[in-house]
Amino acid sequence: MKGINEYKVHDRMLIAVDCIIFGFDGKDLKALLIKRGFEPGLGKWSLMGGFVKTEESIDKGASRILEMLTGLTNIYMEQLYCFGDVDRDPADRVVSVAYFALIKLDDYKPELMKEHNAKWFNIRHIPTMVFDHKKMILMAKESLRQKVATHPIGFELLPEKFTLAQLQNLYETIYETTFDKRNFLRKILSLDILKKLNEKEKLLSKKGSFYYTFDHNKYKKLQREGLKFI
Amino acid sequence: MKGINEYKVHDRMLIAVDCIIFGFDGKDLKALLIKRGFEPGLGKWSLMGGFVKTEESIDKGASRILEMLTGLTNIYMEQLYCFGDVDRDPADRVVSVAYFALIKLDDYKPELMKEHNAKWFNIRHIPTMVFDHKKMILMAKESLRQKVATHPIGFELLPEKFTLAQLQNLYETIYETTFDKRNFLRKILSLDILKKLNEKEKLLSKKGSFYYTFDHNKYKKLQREGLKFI
DNA sequence: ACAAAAGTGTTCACTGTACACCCATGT
DNA sequence: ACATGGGTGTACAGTGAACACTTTTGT
Repeated sequence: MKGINEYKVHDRMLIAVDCIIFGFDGKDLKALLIKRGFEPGLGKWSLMGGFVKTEESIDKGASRILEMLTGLTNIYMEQLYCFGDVDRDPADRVVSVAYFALIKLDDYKPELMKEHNAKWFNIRHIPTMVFDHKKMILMAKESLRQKVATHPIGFELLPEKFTLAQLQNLYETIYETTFDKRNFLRKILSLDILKKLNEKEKLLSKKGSFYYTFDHNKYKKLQREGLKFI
Repeated sequence: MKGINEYKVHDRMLIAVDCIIFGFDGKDLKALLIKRGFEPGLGKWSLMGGFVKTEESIDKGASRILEMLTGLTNIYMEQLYCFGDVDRDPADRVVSVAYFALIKLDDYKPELMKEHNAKWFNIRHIPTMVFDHKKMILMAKESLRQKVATHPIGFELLPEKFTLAQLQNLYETIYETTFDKRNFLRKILSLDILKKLNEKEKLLSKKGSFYYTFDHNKYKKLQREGLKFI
């Protein structure tokens, strides 16, 4: 029978993490891409990524890389898929575990954008990308749709205070469709996770629209249990 | 700017594949486990697994390992999740990509069962397992539920010809619930993927119940598009 | 004749969807 | 006064869920 040294004869590979970072500017769903600064693929658009270290878990690696590149911690992040084709990176055998993250777009500072050659791209107009990164983005987009239909994670993309119109806009953008205002409102309110604030946003209309925020406790409960959202 | 040698300084790890193999015996949903033949974890129950080679994709590795251990090819198989905790395998840093597979239980031969020290376990009574394999099984079970609700993959677990009672049994087992016979039938038939055969299974009842099979074309279409099944 | 599983329809509640007008306010 | 986006209710159709009796046939 094989012993512990059995492990020694097997191949070792590089493990990378690539992050699909979604943001929402009130109108469009966007992904944060960087211009790759080294070969292979120098100068091409790329997801933010990096290699996992032996002494850290992949989840931890993903958080580290996200923080390193965005300065953000405590971000909603979820493993998407493990991409393991042999030639996905021409330079070496690299297995990449893709994660998608949802951030409040305003949290990402212009300084960091410059420093990393980063740019927000409308999710509907993603440029040519290095390796299989475009495939990752498409899969992430689909996965986001699925997840958002059953879990109240959409709020991760919105500022703390938001109007109902912004919320509806977000969902319409994610699903590339439109919803009836009244039906959408009824559905959202029936979840009982929104709190109406005594404060109005007055930029877009004369009348002003109330800000809402969400109830963290109920929100977490729903996040665990799932629901039928859309 | 970093060059291609940038890759060289990063850590390399072992990549394993572990397979959660589901089967259905007409009454219970089962998982195929093996008794581990080497350290670490010698003698403990384990998923079927193995290491991925540099010259094969992870998907290919999963197929290879499944075939090696079961003799089966052309199996429905899907990537579940990538498990990357540092200490999940005490012997070395091993990243494991878990896949779940659905097989027709009768296809798995008794000879192979012996050869690999394999045994079918009721999914509701999984024994203590090596490493994080139990977590994998639980996740796979949940994932199967999700998938089966929106894709017609349940048939992968049934023989070519099956009765409506068997089909309903399968779904009841997966969801650990019961369905009303008439409502279930109506739903299934409305999908329009079943073909009624002119043949009865006569073992369970005097009257006998018709065998059904499924329409491969419509089935594939639904598999791609998804549906609301349960 | 009877036991045992197969097969078959209808009713009701609920959920989702379609749809249009008044309100508040800044200019 | 009017233009702009904000806010609100109702009616109808479709879907999902509950529910029980007849049929077939081997023993």
